[in-house]
Amino acid sequence: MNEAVFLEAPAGLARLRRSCSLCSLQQLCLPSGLDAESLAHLERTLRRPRRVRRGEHLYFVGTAQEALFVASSGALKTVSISEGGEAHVVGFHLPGELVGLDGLAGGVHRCEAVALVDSEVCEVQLDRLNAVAREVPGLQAQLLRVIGRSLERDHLHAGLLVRRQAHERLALFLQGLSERYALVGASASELRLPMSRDDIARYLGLALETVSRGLTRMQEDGVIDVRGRRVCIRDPAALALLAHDGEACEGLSGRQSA
Amino acid sequence: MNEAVFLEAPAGLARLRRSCSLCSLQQLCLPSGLDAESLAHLERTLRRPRRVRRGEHLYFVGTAQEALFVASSGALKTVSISEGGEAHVVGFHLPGELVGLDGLAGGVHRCEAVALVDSEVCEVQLDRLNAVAREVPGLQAQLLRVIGRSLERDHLHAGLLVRRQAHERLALFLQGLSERYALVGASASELRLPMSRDDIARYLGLALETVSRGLTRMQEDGVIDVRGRRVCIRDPAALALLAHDGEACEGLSGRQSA
DNA sequence: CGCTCATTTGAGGGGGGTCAAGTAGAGTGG
DNA sequence: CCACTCTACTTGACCCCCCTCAAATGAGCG
Repeated sequence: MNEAVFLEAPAGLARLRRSCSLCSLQQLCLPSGLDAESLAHLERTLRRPRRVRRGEHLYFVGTAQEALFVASSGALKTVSISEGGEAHVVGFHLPGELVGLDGLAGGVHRCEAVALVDSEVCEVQLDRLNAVAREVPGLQAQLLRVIGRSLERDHLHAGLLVRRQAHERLALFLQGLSERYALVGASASELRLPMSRDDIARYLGLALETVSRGLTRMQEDGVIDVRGRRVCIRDPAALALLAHDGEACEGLSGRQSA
Repeated sequence: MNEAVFLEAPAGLARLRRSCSLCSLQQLCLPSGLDAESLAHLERTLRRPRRVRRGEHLYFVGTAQEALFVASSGALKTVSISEGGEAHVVGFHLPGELVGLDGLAGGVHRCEAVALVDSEVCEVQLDRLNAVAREVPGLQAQLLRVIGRSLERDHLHAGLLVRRQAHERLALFLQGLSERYALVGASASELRLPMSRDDIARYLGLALETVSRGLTRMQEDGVIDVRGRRVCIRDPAALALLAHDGEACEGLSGRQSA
C-alpha cells in the first residue's frame, strides 16, 4: 500500500494559502466569485491566518465570538458539552469549511473548537465583516452560501442520527468524509482519519465499541480496509448500498460465495 | 381545565401582525433593533405576508429558493426525505422563527416545509434582501443573529438525538417547546401540540409507539398531563430532571410514597 | 351514527450499550 | 535501537431498551 497517498492536506497548499487569490480553496471559501479588486480589499481588511496545533483550542464554550474561521489545512472538530458533562461532537471541519457559527445567535460560543491535527485557519473578524460586506457586492451572498453549506452538513448529520442502524451511520459517515476530501483535492478512497474512534462515536451517537466493531465488520465484508486511522475504501458501491439501505450485508462482495 | 389557555397564537397577534413595527414578534424577528425609518423601508420593500393552511406546503424539495420565511402565527415543520423515502422531521417552526434556510447553499430547497396548523408567515424576498441589507445598517448583523438562532436549534436537536434514552429525548423536547412558546407569550405549562405523535417520533428519531408510551409514562409519574395533543406540564422541575439525567425516574413526585 | 385516522396498549425479539479484558501503536527515555 | 508506558483500539459476554408487528380503543368529522 502506498503510504504517500494518505495526506493531511492537498500537496502544495502550504505555499498557496498565503494569499486568498492563490488559495486552492478559493471556490469553497468566502472570497469565491469576487473580482480581483474586491479580493485584494478583502484580504487587506479581513483575513488573518492562524496556526492551531493538534489538541489546541480555537475557542472555548462561553468565549465571546469575535470571528469566523475558515479551515485551510488540517482538520478540526466542534464539541458541545451537555449539562451532564458529556461531550457531543457537533461537526468535523475540513479545509474550506466554516468554523465558529455557533454563537452567531448570542455572540457567545456554545461549542468549543479543537484541532484534530496541526491545522491552519483563516480568521475573519466579525465586526469588520459587516462593514466590508456593505462595500463588496457579492460577499454577503457568498457568506450566506457558505453558511448554507454548513447548515446542510448539520442537517445531513441530523439525518445520520435518526433511526439509522450503526453500520448505516458508519457507512454514511465514511462516504461523506470521502466526498469532502475529494472536494479539496485529496484522495476519495484512501483516507487518513484525523479523529479518534471516540470522536466518531460521539459524532454518530454510538458507543466507541460499536464504531470499532462496525469498521471491523465492513472490513470482513470487503467493503473497506482498516488499519488504525488509515481507511481504504475498496468497494464504494457496496459502501453506498450499506449507507442507503442497511440490509445489503449478505452476498455483497462474495463473502458467502467465496 | 381552562380551554382558553390552549392557544394557536398569542392573543391579539392577528391584528398586530399587519405591520412589522406593531408585530409582537419584532424582537425575535428580522427587523429587531432597526430604527423607525429603516423599519418602514424594510416593510415596503421586503415583507410579504402569506397564509398557509394546515397541511399545505410552503415549498417542496427541489424548488428554487426565492425567499426566506418568518413564521408569524401557527406552526410549521420542515421535513427532509431520505433516499429510502423515509421522512425525517428536521425542525418545528413556531412564531418568530426562520423557515427556509435549507437551500441557502445551492439555491434549491433540500427540505419541504408544511404547515401543521393554519399559519401565517412573512415572506422575505432573497434577491431584495441582499440589496436592502447594504442600505440598512444593522440588518445584516440581525440576519446573522436570526440564522444563528436557527443553527442553535439545529444543534440542540442534534444533541437530542445523540445517545439519549427515549424519555430524555421526550422530556427535552417538551421542555424546549415550552420555552419557545413562552418566548412568544403563550403559556409555558399548557401546550397544545400542533404536531402528531408521528411527527414527534420522526423528529426525535424514535418509533411512534415509543413516543406514545413515553408520554403515558410521564403522566403516570405525575410529571405531565396528556390528553391527545393537549399537554399540561405539572412538574417542570421533574421534567428538567428527566431531561438532564434520565435516571431520576423513581421517587420523583411521590408515586411510590403516595 | 358510522366512518376514518390518530393514538394507545400488548407481546416478543434483536441491536447496541455496558462492563471487562486483551492487543497494538505511538511517543519517550535509557 | 530497544524497552517501557500510556493511550487508542479491538474483542468478548451479557442484558436492556426500543423497534416491530398486531390489535384495540378513542377522537374527530361528515
